Amino acid sequence: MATSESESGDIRDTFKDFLASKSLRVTNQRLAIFDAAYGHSDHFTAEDLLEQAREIDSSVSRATVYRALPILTESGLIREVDVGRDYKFYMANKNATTFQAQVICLDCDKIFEIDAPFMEWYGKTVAGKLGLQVESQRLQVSARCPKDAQSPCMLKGKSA
Amino acid sequence: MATSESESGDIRDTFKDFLASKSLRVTNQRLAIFDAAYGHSDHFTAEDLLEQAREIDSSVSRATVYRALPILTESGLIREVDVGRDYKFYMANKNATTFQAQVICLDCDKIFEIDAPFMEWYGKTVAGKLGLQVESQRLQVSARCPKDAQSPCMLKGKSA
DNA sequence: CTCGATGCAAAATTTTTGCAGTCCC
DNA sequence: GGGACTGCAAAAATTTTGCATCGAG
Repeated sequence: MATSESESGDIRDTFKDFLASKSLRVTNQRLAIFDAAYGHSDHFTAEDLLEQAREIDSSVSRATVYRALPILTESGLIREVDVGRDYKFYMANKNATTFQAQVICLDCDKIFEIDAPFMEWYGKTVAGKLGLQVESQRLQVSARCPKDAQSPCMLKGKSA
Repeated sequence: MATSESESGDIRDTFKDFLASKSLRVTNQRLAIFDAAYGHSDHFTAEDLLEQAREIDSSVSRATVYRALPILTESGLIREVDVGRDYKFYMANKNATTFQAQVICLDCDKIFEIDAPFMEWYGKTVAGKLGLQVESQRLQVSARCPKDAQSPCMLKGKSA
């Protein structure tokens, strides 16, 4: 149904395989939600996802989106990004190789993902000292555009 | 009303001074909420705070707690700790000198604050590279107790 | 055919807000 | 005494859940 089947076809198969491996059923709604998630190149909310999934399959309900999100997260195909707002953000895990930190601009209200590969090392170091096993890490920097700058938030996917 | 007036009396005055400086009124409810916050040595939720504040002044309402929390946070006397659960945690800022990271144990469901002074340097460095002004930072590590350890979560206020 | 999955709507949960009365300054 | 503050309860807003029905395997 999508414009280009081949673009994300193999990743879609990965999702199907994951569902099969967990004895979960491959339904049209789950595929629509998956396609909607991978149609986004940025962060999105559960409500965003519902809206986009409904454009693919109008029968998708809010409950199904909320029930699909943990599955997609557990599969590693999407990532949960909680920056402390009322609602959570999600994003497709298209090229997730290194640890990502979030820079949240309080002026632009946007969230930028930046590579922070050193965090991997840091997490292991701290974990080793405390005798704990790291499960996950979050590094978030809230910042403001310089008021005198001509173009706010000129940062993109830069690495730190 | 408290057991030891002298223990936190001076900090209480700091709170009163802050209220005065902002042209906010010093009410019994606000003082009760403040005392309740500083009676805790650990993290607490808004609901916890309401309960404890009511033991000091039974007239304190939930709405007033929620209205006081931003004031206390802005004053720097308490700190907001959002670890991605439904509700937020807070804690009295008794000895806040360096940056604090949170280690959340997924087994014990507890939150530990550890000093992470290097983060201050890191934040400034990244901010400088991107031309942004850092407002605040969050570093959170989710971890698990080693299953074969005899006593889980033996970490305390250790420094990293 | 069987049981997991879905949609709908109501519930749950945390936080916010409108309003009339209260009390600090 | 005036206006900020408060309590109460209803409202908001996001996420969860119960139940009858639907459909994947």
